[in-house]
Amino acid sequence: MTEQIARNEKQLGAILRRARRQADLTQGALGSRIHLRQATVSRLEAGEPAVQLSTLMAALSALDLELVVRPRSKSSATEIADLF
Amino acid sequence: MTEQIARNEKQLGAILRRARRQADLTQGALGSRIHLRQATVSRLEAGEPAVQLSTLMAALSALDLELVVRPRSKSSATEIADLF
DNA sequence: TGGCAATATACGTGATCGCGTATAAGCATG
DNA sequence: CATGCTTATACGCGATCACGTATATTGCCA
Repeated sequence: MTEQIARNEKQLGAILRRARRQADLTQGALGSRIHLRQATVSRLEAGEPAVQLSTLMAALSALDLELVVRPRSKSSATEIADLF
Repeated sequence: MTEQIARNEKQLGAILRRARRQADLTQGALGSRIHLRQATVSRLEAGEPAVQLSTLMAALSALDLELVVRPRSKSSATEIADLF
């Protein structure tokens, strides 16, 4: 299961939340590792669209995760449309 | 080669630029698909850390790409350190 | 059920977003 | 070269970031 797909911010947030819990960290603990407030981690995990890229990358880094970009696999409905 | 790893904003930007060119799109063309200005696409591809997550996801979507989050493979040097 | 840790949300602040618009700098191809 | 297309950068603007700090809400387990 160690490979999770994210096509929007919410999915990404959910993945991060799972990973953080698996690492047995609180939002505060993760935040202090990467110099971000607990509140900011909360927003990231909530999937708010306007969080900054640096916030995401820092969290990934602290959780020892990496990002892979690849062509969409099966294209399961809801394309660009559901972004608006 | 259809699977590229990004551990920071710059790598991510570079991947997006390659993908866009491969799709034979200009920044302006991509931007208009996702309702973002050419200048914003430029910042994204430049790897500026403060662009928003929504900008990234929209671009991925328009390029028919998806994001995969997974444990870091080989851990090739430069960890959290190079974020600061 | 009570109490504590964890998470979500709030306020004011300075910085920076993406916007529209515009232009400068880079590049190719003729 | 020169011309046109592409990309980078600039201005002012309203919105929203992450910040520090603080509190409300939630969840869990004794």
